[in-house]
Amino acid sequence: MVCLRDEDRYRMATPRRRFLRSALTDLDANLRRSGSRLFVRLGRPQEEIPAAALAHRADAVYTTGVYDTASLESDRRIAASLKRQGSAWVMLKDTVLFEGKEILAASGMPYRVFTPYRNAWVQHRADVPPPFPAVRSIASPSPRVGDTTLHRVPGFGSPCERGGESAASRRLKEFVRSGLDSYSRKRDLPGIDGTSRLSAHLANGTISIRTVYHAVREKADRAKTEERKSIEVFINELIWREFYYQILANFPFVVEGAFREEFRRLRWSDNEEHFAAWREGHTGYPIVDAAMRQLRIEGWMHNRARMIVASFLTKDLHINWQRGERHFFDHLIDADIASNNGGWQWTAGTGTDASPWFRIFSPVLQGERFDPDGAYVRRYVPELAGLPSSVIHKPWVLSPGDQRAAGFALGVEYPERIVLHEEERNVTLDLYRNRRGSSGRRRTNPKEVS
DNA sequence: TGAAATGTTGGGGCG
DNA sequence: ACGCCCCAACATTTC
Repeated sequence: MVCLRDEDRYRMATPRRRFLRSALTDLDANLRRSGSRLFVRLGRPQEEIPAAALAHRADAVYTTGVYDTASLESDRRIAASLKRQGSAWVMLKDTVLFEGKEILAASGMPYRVFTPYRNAWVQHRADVPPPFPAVRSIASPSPRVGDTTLHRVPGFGSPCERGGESAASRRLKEFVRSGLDSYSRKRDLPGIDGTSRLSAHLANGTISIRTVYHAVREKADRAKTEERKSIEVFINELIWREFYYQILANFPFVVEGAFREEFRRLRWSDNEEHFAAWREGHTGYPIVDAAMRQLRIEGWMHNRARMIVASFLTKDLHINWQRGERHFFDHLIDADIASNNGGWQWTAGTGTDASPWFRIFSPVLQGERFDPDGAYVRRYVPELAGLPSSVIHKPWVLSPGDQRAAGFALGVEYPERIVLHEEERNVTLDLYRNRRGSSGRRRTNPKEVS
């Protein structure tokens, strides 16, 4: 049984809808192999799930943990209704390996900084719970009033082959077999397929974090030092995920705004042309445009690219990071409240780090460092494919003659830069420095005083 | 898991 | 041989 809300379904961008649909299609197929099938209900979970449980006389409803306020409230209502009806509500810990209150500082307070959290997390390594056992048998109920089937649900688009539990298992096997060893070397290069590509499966519930963790750990035990390093780096990324879930659980207000109070009143730009150029991938900065086009086309973006475009939106266009967070959430097939919010706050400098608001990525340097041969740009910005690697991240340095020779013209096939990074960088420094507004106390340089 | 500005060092060219 | 300058390379500070 799956319950779908129209508001979610229609807000999702096409790749995300298709990924979800293929996950459900695969689930239906797997159920049918066991003589059962998937039923769908359309509406609000608070009403539909108790109604379905009643109609099917369910002994219990199983779910996995949620940690944002809205979902917690929804689950609380469902659990109350089920209790009245005499059904059990069973929450399985499968969204994370450790929940918010399981790893705390010696003071009893939750961690707010990643590194101490990671150190504590590693101390708990032996207590990571094992994967859940497979379901042994499954009932084959007949439909009740309100039940429908997947193919009768409109607005889903066609399925894509990447989604689903079967694809997730294959992907994990393949990654552990051939991708994991080189993960630390390749994971930061967006032009290379060097990441696990498991995030969408984790976010859509088509693979368990427990399964991923233990598959990877198991390989570490028999790996050479070089490979073990790679596995450590991968597990570190899983711990980032755990960290942001822990932040969400303990500080649920982060979904409403900045973690740090002093950054809640920043004055952001409302330049809609800039926001549209960012969304469509027409900013004139090749690495930014490549990334935003990848998101549109695939519903996925390489993590390094996510940091670059997030820095560009907030630090070069001065647009509220929450608008970017929303855009990502609607488009990403791996949309995940905790990681998405944590990542945006990290880049915007409003999050848990000490004071990184001056962390401003240069789109040119990031491109040259992490896409040195321009493969990523060439793939998603084909109008620049003819440029030599030395200038592909800064096409504006080419003279009009050289542009013609490379088969494009700035301002015609590919846009001029919508802003100048060097200038906007200084604007951002001022914006964040004066974050308390004109009423705030100006900080004086001690050297100037003495 | 920045980047730029500023400071320091050390080697080579040269008078 | 020596000091001076230049500057690349590296380190530190600042935003």
